[in-house]
Amino acid sequence: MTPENPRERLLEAAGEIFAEKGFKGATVREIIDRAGVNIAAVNYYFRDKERLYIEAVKHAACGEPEEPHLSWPEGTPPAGKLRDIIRFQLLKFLDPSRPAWLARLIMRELTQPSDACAELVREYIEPRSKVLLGVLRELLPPNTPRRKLFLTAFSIVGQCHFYCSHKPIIRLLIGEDEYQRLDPATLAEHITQFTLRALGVEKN
Amino acid sequence: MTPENPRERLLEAAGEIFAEKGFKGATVREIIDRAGVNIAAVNYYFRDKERLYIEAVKHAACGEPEEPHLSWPEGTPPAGKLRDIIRFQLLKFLDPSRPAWLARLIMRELTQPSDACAELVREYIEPRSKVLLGVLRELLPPNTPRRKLFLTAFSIVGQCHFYCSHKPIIRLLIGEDEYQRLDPATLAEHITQFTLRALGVEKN
DNA sequence: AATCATATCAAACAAGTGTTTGAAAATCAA
DNA sequence: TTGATTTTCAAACACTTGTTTGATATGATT
Repeated sequence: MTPENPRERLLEAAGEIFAEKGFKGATVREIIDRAGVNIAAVNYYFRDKERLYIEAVKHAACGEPEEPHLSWPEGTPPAGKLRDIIRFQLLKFLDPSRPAWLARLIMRELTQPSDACAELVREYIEPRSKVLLGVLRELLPPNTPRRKLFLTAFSIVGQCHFYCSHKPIIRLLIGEDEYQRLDPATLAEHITQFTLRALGVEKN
Repeated sequence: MTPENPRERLLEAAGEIFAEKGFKGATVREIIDRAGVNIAAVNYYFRDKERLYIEAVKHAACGEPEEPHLSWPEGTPPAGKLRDIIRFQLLKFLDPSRPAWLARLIMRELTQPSDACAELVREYIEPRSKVLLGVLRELLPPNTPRRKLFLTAFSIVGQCHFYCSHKPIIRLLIGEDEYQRLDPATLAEHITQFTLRALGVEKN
């Protein structure tokens, strides 16, 4: 299960702990403890704590499952593409079968960027952003101004990310029981319908 | 401008620095330096760093301007109330005339809650949540299930909070120039129209 | 003026931090 | 095997952290 390679063991452990406690809150001793390696390995495989953090973020982003919808079949209705995008985003945040710290680490970097952010945006955010904007161009009337496209995209992504970034508050507000009943599929359907109606696109 | 009271000076300085760097990232020496007080004042007026943090968060929440729409005139159309709520939320996050660290500190507490969170939810979030849910009850058909009300509220608040929590990413994505042109009024109008159409409420 | 509680201060403390060291062990190539 | 290179390790280092101390100043009360 856990990799033998001490470098990768460090990346995994660092990802978990950085996600949980942030850069300052995490200590290298706790990380090397979980990874089961000597403390000097941090400076051997990475230069210092900061480099370890950056590499851990990139490792987490790479470890993300590939989008299954970078290429839809020709003729796929754009509303269906939008549904796929929304569903996939929510799955990343809420799928209980995948480690929660992956999404958490990336979300942390999005809300309080460090030096790792520039790379993350270029390699991770930009491409996904382009896909969404392309679908919106199909859904909205031609010649829709660039600004309008972005505002719409933010409305969609804002709805999705809310369930990750504000997870603890949601728990407190609706109660633990109700929270457990929030499955990704239901949420995706709600957000999709909400958005399609907002865009004036009839159900498909 | 700045209060004479060392206790309040500490609260202000702590709020700014905690908002910027988080609990672990902020050091008491930097805080007392900005406040211009002796380091022992932290333990004199508050017990320790953690208490200072909690009090700073509460102080920031109290310093928030009172909602001007806790009571609308009788007969106000619910769509107008919704517009007021959305506009006010965005103003809190984006109004350049008010210190940015207030919203930032609260947002930080919402996305990575500490011990200060429970109180914040009770005194700050819950009441505003109830107002929004009440308006949604007016807008949506009677007997709309509780869960549907919450999901709708999350869709609205998610859109608004996105501009605060993901501010740095938005800057990177659309460019600094375009970001400067995102004024709160325009955003509020976009989100309001988006939401009203999603709810199937005709313009008013 | 004398007394007392309150407030401020510089200095030090103990614990924890990231980082480095230099030697030992393991691995590989000749 | 021999020698060279890579990897691992315990120990220590230099520094920052939050916190406490004990003395001094301030201000009100008797």
